[in-house]
Amino acid sequence: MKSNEIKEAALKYFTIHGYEGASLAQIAEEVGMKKQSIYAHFKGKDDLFLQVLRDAKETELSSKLQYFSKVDSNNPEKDLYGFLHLVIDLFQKNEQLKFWLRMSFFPPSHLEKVIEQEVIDIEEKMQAILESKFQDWINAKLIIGDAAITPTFAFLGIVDSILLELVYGNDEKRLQAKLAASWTVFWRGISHQ
Amino acid sequence: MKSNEIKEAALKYFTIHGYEGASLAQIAEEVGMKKQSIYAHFKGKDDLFLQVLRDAKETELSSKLQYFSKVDSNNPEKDLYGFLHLVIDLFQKNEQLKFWLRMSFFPPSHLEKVIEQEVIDIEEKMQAILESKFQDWINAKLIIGDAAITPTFAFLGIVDSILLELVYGNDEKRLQAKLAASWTVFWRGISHQ
DNA sequence: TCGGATTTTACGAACGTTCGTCAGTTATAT
DNA sequence: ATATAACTGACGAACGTTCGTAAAATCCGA
Repeated sequence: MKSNEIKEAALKYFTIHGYEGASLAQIAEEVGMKKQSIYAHFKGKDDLFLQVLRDAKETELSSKLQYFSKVDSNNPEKDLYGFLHLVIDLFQKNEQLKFWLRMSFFPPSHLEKVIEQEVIDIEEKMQAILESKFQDWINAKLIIGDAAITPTFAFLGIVDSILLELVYGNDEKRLQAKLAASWTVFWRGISHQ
Repeated sequence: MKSNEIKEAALKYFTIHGYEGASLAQIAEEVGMKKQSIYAHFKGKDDLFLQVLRDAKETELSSKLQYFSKVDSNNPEKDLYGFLHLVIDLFQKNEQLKFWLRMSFFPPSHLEKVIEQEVIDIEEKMQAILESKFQDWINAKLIIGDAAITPTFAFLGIVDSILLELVYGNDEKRLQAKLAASWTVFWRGISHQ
């Protein structure tokens, strides 16, 4: 399907150059066609962009949800640390998460509202599932008896910081070091000693 | 000075729309002039951008260095938590940090190398000063006896996650909650209990 | 299975606009 | 009078988009 090739190329250039910096001519050339031909598959630049955005959102959301659904979870240390590695894997093996990250934080301003809605949607779902997991672990006395929201937010913060390191992404050593450090301190901060 | 007005407007639009999305016409209009007049003050778009970038870098670096220089530091809890608030203040009361953040992570690609150099410069300086502070606190047994790099990276991670929350920035309540949560867990993770 | 009709895809040409930039000229201020 | 600053005008290039058209693929009744 040619539409998918176009979306792949679009994903690549939107990620590298942002919405305004990516041109349809560039995207079309990557697929081996002229920019006018894109209009046989998409209504315009916005339409192409939003389709790429929704694909990326779905990939991210389903990957994360799937991880937590197949984890049977009497081992928070393994589950949480594994999740961090999942995020790193997702980021490194497919462009979509990087694209998603860039657009969540610096959306093209004329699409700000639409994008914000999608971002909030993912965010709430992830927060809800994490909070419920933490509540279970707290009840089982596997971690410290905070309000569940505390480890949830702290953990989401670590995910964010890892993502930023990935975006910045020139130094695998540094990434591993930051991950190890954040995890060490975090785990010590929520577990019984 | 008109140059400064131009830089202020440029900062604003570069921050909102990115390098490619911000136009000289827009910037000039904000100052009440025609875009050609900008060339009486700057060599071109790149020159304007780089001057704004270096101003932003200097503001950020000097603010942070100044904070740690005037802290006499036998109270890591106060110093570190205060630093997080400094970052939040800096971010909220002046555009430069938001601009800096956007450009560190998603630079215009033809200026990627130049910008990366500036980013690394700041990063190394902050890491060095933090690491030395943490070493002092470890030696004074005010915090756990990790390798100093561990709390350093963990703390830098918290700074990053707070910055992301600020960029996303629609919800002051949520920001405060994330800050409180990250701080609680972090402090418990590096202090003796 | 065939052949004509219909839809899908790609293209050249061109549209109007905006982009950053440069040259030459006028106004302002020292 | 000299220098600085802002202007008008124009440049080539790129932008997203539209149109008409030609090829390619798909469909469908005979």
